[in-house]
Amino acid sequence: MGTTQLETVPEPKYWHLKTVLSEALDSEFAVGEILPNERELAARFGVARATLRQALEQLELEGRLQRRRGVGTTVAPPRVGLDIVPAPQSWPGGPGDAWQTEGYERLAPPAAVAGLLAAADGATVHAVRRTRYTQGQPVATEVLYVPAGSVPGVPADAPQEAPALPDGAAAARVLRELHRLDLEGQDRAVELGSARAEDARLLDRLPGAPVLVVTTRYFSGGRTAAVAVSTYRADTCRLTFGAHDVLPVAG
Amino acid sequence: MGTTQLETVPEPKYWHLKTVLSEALDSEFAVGEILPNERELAARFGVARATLRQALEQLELEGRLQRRRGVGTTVAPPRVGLDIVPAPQSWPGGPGDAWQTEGYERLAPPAAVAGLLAAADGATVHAVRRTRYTQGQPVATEVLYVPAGSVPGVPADAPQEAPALPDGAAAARVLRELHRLDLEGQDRAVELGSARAEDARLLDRLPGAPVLVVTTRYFSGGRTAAVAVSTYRADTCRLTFGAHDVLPVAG
DNA sequence: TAGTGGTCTAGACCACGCC
DNA sequence: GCGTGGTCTAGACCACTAT
Repeated sequence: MGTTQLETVPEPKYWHLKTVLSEALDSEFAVGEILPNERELAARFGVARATLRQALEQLELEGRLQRRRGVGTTVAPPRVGLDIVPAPQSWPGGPGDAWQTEGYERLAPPAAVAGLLAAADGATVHAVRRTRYTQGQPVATEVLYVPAGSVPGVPADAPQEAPALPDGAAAARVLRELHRLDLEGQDRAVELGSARAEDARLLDRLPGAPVLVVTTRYFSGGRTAAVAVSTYRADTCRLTFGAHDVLPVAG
Repeated sequence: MGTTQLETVPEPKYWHLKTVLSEALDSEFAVGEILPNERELAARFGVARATLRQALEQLELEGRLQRRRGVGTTVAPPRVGLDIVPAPQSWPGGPGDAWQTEGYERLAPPAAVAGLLAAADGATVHAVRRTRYTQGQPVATEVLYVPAGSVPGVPADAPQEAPALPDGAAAARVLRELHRLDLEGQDRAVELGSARAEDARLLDRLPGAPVLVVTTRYFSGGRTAAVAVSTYRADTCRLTFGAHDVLPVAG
């Protein structure tokens, strides 16, 4: 029963370090506090800096630490819970939507999205870029892909001489036209990804930072009328589905 | 407009490597194929092994590669989509449930779970361990925490002399008693974590491997009647919510 | 300019799976 | 035993932030 046996298989140093640091964070540090720098910590624990960094990386992945180049390593606040389902069935940009429109483009969607939209190769779609903020900090970016066929009311690829609409207006128009459609259902998938350069910049992270990618399909008229790909910071966010809000998250 | 400018800021080598490898995976390798070993690849690209490994780590995180000590690095199949919501509202172990019961224990829940259950410090709960398999492979492990008060029909902490039920029977009994309760609602949260030693072993991964942690709260009688903490392999899994199954995932 | 975390190197040895 | 990926070291230099 008692698991107090001696280590039969020695655990890696970085794993042990992580445990020790984790306990220290619980007992000796306050949220926002700056830890000693990496060289100092490595020396204090008698390990190489690379080994220490392996432990810090894990803790950052778990949302316990935040590291910023040129500044230092700080103790992270608990992850924020972000509701992914504002209303049972609703188009993006509807009531209760936490997103802010930030850009518009017309482009050929990435292959994975093209597959979901059953779009022809090379066909372009409306792409609305949005960002989600919490407490003034950007926590997620999103690209909403809408095939031209879903929103015939929006000027399509105008012949080059007619520059259609300014971007802000085009984005608003796409969302407005979407809301006219009958939303028959939607679909979500969550997976782990790493931030592409642009997303990383918007989220104030380095490229490759771990992110939770939420792919939402919106169905209307028997087809996929739109696809949203949302990229959440994995270190600081907890995604909630149908939060019931009975109890505060303690412990 | 055109973003074809020269690199003003050179990207890190490992980032570039990752891109190159990613493209090679798309075009030159089949799923399951074994890549050249790390020393060979590092030499081929003219970088240190550690740098190459940084690139491989990213690709593994994204589910593109699978690395196994003593074996090699293989090209991973696309992630499997696992439905998290078998039925709109249902207790664990109900119809359509993909989990297999594997163990039972009576224990004091971890602090975070105790908070969700509003359990007194030191109070023990029923803990049912379950595993989810797909194509014969374990993809997730779960611990279902049920306070004794939620299932009065299950023998509680018997005085030491009466060893209550064998584990398998106890687990089944907990689930059966749960199903008698009126399920008033449920709640889910998804976040990134790293596999604890035991979960890692069950999932055939190394400790610290990235996992998606799904926390489900089950409400009954105005309180949280049970909490399930499910740990999915982040490298191989895509979690789906209310899959609509209109289109195959192409591209 | 000083100090931080981020990248990179060239080694070494270890734990594991397979033959 | 041999080859694989996993861990670890002791350095170096770079990019960024704050002062």
